[in-house]
Amino acid sequence: MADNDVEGGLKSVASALDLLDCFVEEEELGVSEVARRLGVAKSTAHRLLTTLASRKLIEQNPRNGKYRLGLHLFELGSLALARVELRRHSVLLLEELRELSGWTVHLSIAQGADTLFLERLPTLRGLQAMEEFRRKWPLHATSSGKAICAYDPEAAQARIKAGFPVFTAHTISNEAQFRAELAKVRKQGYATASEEVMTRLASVAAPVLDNHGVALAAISITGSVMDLGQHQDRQVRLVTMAAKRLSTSMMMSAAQLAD
Amino acid sequence: MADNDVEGGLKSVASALDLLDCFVEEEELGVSEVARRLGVAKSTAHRLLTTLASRKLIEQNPRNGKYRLGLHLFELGSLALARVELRRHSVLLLEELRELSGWTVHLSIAQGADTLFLERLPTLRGLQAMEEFRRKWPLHATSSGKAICAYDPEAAQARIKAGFPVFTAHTISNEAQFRAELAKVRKQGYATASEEVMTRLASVAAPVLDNHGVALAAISITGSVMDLGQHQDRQVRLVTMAAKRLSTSMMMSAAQLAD
DNA sequence: CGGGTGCGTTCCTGTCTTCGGAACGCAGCA
DNA sequence: TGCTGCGTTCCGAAGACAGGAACGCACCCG
Repeated sequence: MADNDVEGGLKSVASALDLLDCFVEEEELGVSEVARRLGVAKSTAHRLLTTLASRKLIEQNPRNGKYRLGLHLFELGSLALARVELRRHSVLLLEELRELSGWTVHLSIAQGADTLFLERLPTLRGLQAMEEFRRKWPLHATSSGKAICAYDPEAAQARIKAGFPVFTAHTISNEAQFRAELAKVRKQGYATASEEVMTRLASVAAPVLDNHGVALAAISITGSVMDLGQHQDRQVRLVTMAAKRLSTSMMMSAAQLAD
Repeated sequence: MADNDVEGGLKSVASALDLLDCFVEEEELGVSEVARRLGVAKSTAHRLLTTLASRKLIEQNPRNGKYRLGLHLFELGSLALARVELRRHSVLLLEELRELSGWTVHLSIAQGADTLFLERLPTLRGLQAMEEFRRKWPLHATSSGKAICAYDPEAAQARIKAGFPVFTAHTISNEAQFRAELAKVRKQGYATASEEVMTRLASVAAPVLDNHGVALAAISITGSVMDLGQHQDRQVRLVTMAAKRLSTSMMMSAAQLAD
C-alpha cells in the first residue's frame, strides 16, 4: 500500500516487484498470505506468483505448495554485483586486508538509509555470533554506515529521516548523538562501533572517497571487542590505508573515463 | 520471442522479467536496444524500465542514460542463496576442503542444462586465469556438471537436448562422448575435467546424492593441470569424502523433516 | 464420521490498464 | 543545416487484467 504507482509505471509489474519484497522478511509464503500483504485478490497473487515462477524468480516448494525466492534471482544478483566498479578494484586489496588484520572484511555502500554489504571476506575470528549474516543494516548501527554518512550528507539525511532503531544498549538512538558521532568520525578520519548492533562485536571502518571528498563506500573489519583493545592502532591503520588505496584507484579510473 | 506466455501468466510482468534477462549478456542497454530485443515498442520498453528502476531492480547510468542491473537484485539474490538448504549444511565443510586441498572449491547444482555455481571459495592457486568468473556453464563442460549428470538422468537429458557447445580442444562435443564419460564417472564415483572449459585449468568433482541415489549437487575443486598430476589421488579422496559427508548431512535433515 | 476452515487453483466477465504510434527535445555528425 | 540516433512524453483504442465466486483438497476437532 506504499507508493504503488510511479509516474508512468506499470501497475502489474509494480505489484510483481512488491511481491518479491514480501520475501525479504519471510522465507516462505503461500498465495493467501501474499495476497493479504499486497492487498490484492487471491487470484491476482496467484497469477503474479505463477508468472514469476515461470522465470525462476520465485520457486514453489512442492512439499507444501508455498513459494520462496528463486535461484534465478541469485544469478541476476551475482551479475549485478560483478559489474559494480568498486568491487572490481577492491577484491585483491580486501583479501590482503583480511590476511593482515585477521578479521572479517566488508566492503559496503549506502543504499537509501541502510548499509549494504557488497563483499564479505570472513575469518573465523570475525565470524562468531554473526552466523546469520544480514546484508543490510541501518546506517547508524554499523561502523561502515557511520564512515559513509560522515562524508555523504545525503546518506546521513536519509537515516535521520528514517529514524534510529535500537539493537543493543550501545546503539545510537537519536539525531543529536548521530551528528556528534559523525563529527568525531570526520575528525578522526575513521569510524568505530562497539557492540552497537550485536554484543561482543566490534568494528573499524574508513570511507572510500571520490574526488569531491564524498563517500562512495566504506571498508570495514569486524572482530570481537576483546581483540580490539590490544590492536586498535594497528587495525585502524590497516583499514584507513586500504580505503585510501581504493579511493585513489577509483579516482584514477574515473579520470580515464572522463577522457 | 520465446514462450512469452505461460498458462495463466501476466504478459507485462513476463515482459519485465524477459527484460531483466537481456542484461545477462549485455552490461548496459538503452531503451531502443531493449525494445528491439523484446520485440515491443520503444514506449513500452521505457515503461518497463521505469517501473523496474523504481524498485532498484534496474538502475540508470546518469552518464549516458543507459540502463543496467540494479543492486536490489543482489540483495534478493543473496537472500535466495542464503536460504538454500544445501548451502547451510556445506559452508564449514567447504572451507575445510579449501584448507586441505589448497585449491578453489565450488558447490554447484544443475539448473536446466547448465551448472550453476552456488558457492565459490577461491584460493590463489585456483584463481589464476579464471579472473572473470562465470556462475553458469553448460553441464557437459565442467567436472561438477558431469558428476551431477552421471547421477541425474533428467539433467543429462536436458544437456543432450540443448547440444554440446565447444570451448577448448578437450571439450565434450557430442552425445556419444558424453554418455561414455558419464559411464566412466559412475564407475569411478567422481568426475574430472582437464582443460575442457579453459586451457591450463583442471578440476575434480564428486556428486552429493539424496537417499534415492539421485544427485542434488556437486562439490568440486579447481587448480592448474600441472598440480593435478602429482596429487590426483589425494585430491580425489578429499573431494569424494566431502561430498559423502554433505550427502549424509542432507539425508539426515531430510529424515528429520519427514517426521 | 462430518462439518468447518484453511489452503492452492480455476473460471468468467466487465473495466481499467496497457500498448503502439506519433511527436518532442536533444545530442552528435557530416 | 539537415540528418539520424537517442531517451522521453502523450494519447486513444484494444484487450489483458483484477476481483469474486466456486472447486477440490487437507486438516482439525467435536
